[in-house]
Amino acid sequence: MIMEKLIKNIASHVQLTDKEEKLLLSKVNVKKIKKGEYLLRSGEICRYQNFVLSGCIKTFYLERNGDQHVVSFDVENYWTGDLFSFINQTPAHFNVSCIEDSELIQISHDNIEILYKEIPKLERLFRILIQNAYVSSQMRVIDNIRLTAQEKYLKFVAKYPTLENRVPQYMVASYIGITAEFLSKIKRKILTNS
Amino acid sequence: MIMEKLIKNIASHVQLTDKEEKLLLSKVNVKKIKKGEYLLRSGEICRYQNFVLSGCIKTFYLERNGDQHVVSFDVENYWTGDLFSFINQTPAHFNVSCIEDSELIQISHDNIEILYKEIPKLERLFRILIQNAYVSSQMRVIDNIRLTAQEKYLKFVAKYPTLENRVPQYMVASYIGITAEFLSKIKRKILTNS
DNA sequence: CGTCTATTTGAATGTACTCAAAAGCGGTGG
DNA sequence: CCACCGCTTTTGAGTACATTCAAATAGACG
Repeated sequence: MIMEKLIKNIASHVQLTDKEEKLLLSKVNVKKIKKGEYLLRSGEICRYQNFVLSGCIKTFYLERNGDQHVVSFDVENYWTGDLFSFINQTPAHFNVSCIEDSELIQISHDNIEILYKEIPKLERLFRILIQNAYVSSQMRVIDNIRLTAQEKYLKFVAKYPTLENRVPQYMVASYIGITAEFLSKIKRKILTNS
Repeated sequence: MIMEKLIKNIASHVQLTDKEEKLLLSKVNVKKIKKGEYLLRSGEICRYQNFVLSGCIKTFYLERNGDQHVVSFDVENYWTGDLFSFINQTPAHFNVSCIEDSELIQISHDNIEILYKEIPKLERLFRILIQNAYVSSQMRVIDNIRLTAQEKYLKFVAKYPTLENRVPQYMVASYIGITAEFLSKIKRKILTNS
């Protein structure tokens, strides 16, 4: 059944009773979204937290001049959305758009508050999820500072081996914080030197 | 009383009953630490989560060649420690040391698990704290990519106006990810051009 | 097949780094 | 109170890594 992945993902962090599981499932809904469509634009309020069943979602910061900086790529089994906007129901800083046809499970802000009350364990679940995200983000800060562009690229490929072939290169470049042209040169250099 | 700051900090996020407050206070202890001393070295397991009452603590990543990359400066009212190591009781990636004589409130890993059980609201508290930390970390990733060194410096000063005069410049440089020499040049440029 | 977008390439440029040396600054002891 | 020591900050010259811009090439999709 379609909720299987969500249940399994949750079960790896906290144990829910059957009753709790049912309650949870009664408070979520499935959404399909096509490549190119937006889940959220900066300035809007993020109404849903999304669990990715399939496809790929990118979260990015948009500069006034149109430049994009990719914050994250979220694929199967990842959560996505502008967390700060979602929690505080304030205007989002980030944009969230769909780079492959995708299928999501959504939890609305209202429902998540209800769920937190009814199932305190979910508070723990989200603490753990955010904790993990926080720790990688901290590491990303440090890596951005200490690694060269080539090292960042190699680390990206090592960490997300499948993404490399799913995501256009200029987006990968944006994620690691270099220009698309320079990434192209890096790849050539890696190929010729090895 | 010495715990006042902690209680106040917590109260701004969740409401504790008197009984819960007492329980919490019975599970923490105060620690004084002198400038230059370490709270944690990478490879060790982080036993405590620390709330800073006074002083200043830095968390940093140490390279094999001895280079340091400052992850955070934590002053009064901040929490500090290697979160991932603390949560999972695994070897730490970061070092935590004291850059001013400081006073901390510590919660041990064992005690925090007890506290989570007894006072589920604390789960919420830490979720919120980590959430906030995560959101700033995400923004820091983006800012590191999109801003020039000078912009990063100005943003640092705007965000932490008091730190500028408490922390040696080479550590500020490390935090924003540039060399101490270059930060010196930036400051001169700012002074002469304005 | 043609159009639109993504990638590659090269030349010129710029931002930030490295290295080495000098200057500044705070503390300590004679 | 001065002199010296260690550490931090400043300065400059040379260099390197990555960007910008423009043009050519390759790929994807209707």
